[in-house]
Amino acid sequence: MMQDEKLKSPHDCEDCPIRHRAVCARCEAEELEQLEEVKYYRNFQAGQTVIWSGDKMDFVGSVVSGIATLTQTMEDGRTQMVGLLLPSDFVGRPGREGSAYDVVATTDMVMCCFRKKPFEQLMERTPHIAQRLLEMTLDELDAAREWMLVLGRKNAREKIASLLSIIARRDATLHLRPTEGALVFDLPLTREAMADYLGLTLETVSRQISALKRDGVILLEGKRHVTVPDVSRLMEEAGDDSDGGMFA
Amino acid sequence: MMQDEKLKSPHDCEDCPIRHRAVCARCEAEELEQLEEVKYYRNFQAGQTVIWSGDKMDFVGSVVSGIATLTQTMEDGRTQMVGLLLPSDFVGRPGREGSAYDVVATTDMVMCCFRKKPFEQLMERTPHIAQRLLEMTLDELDAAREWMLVLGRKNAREKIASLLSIIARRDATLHLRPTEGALVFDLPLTREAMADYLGLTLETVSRQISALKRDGVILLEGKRHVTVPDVSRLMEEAGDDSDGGMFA
DNA sequence: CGGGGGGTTGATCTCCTTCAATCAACGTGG
DNA sequence: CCACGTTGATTGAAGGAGATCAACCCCCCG
Repeated sequence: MMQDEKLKSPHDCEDCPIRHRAVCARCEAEELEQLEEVKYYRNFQAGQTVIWSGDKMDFVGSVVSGIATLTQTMEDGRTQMVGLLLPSDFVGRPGREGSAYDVVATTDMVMCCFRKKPFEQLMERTPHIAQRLLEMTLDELDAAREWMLVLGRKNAREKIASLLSIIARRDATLHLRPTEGALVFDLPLTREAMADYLGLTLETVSRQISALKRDGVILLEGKRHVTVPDVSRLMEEAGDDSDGGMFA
Repeated sequence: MMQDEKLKSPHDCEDCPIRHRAVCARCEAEELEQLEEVKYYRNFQAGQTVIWSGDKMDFVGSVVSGIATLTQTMEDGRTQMVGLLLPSDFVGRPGREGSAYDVVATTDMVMCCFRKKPFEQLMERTPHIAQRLLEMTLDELDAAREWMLVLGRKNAREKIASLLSIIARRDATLHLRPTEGALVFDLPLTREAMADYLGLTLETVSRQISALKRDGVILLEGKRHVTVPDVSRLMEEAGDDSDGGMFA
């Protein structure tokens, strides 16, 4: 918890770690300057809620580092995670007042925020932002649909394997490591959060992780540190094409 | 086999039934003219496949009338519907070669197609198209996420009620009828297609529909014609907020 | 030391799948 | 016109995957 409470001194966009992937990826120097005028950084601690469902949002922004979740809740308390926000992902919806979901930081997190109104105006003037946002939204839509297949048609073991393989691959691309052979990463989610993502109970998640460990598909050190000796084996367990033809 | 006739231009855009909701909704007269130059109509019969997953797409377009489905398939044959395309919905993804899903017409259907390359170029020049497409994509993303909650956390009865309420509401808005009190509509899907949408088997779908009928939540004439005497009752059964606060 | 959050494991129950029989509507050819 | 096959739908019986309820462990921290 004892983190530097001061906001990280604002980066220059120039050497921002997500410069080439975020909503500003296509902006020219001059457009960046306009963005910088309405931009500010916010830090969140692990577990902290960024926005409550239904709340009015006065900003949008990008995840710079750390991880957040998008969650939907029914009146009786059942919850379903509908999105996992990793660095460079966009938060918020231009053209709508309130948030439709709870946004929660699951690790310490830094966000690059833009005041909403000016950002929306900026979007109308600079097509580069709108174009990039469209591209990112289409990618998110694809991801959501891929997840619909997981939720609707995969069994518990396949669901766990699917989640692990997604995290492993995104982690690998983030650190610019090859996505073949062995992979090592830390789970950014508790068992309960995984259950919320997969439409399972945390007990089932725990059992299936144990089973995958027992069968040698994964190795565990502690509860969170995962080694995948053979990625294609994991993909098979996920029910996906083993030759990993992800040409996204 | 089937002749998919390319019709010239049955409609003028002016009196197109989806003029105010489709991707062209915000276009000025002059922009419409440019669109008309790359546009053509295609008819599909019920059951006909519009595009196969992985196929190269040389067009994008809008559903003018009829209904289509987006479906994903695993190697072992399990399928999950990931989208329901109603009139005014957009088909295809600018900036990507192939289709990620099977697109199938479930009723006779008319599409307003645009040749993909010129459409993409047009998009760069006319922000009105890109803006509208962004808006529609964000709506679809919301719908996909709502569906993730259905797939992940609702039981069979709630799933059926959710599907019926979605179809009922979209049908009502399409015909500009009030979405309160009683609603009457025809199911555009077979029991099997509903099962594919809901992540269930067709037997479970059949049983739950019978149960909802037995309990007076819906009335059936034949297999397809549905009357919902009390929409808020249906919403309750779906596990949704009964006061239907859909302020979308 | 106690307490609490996160995790694992066991026993039981239940909702949905699976397998299978039956039915109604429809078209087709003898 | 009727036997036949086909397609979509309903219903029943049996079995299983995952939920539920509950005990217990581990580790960190005040």
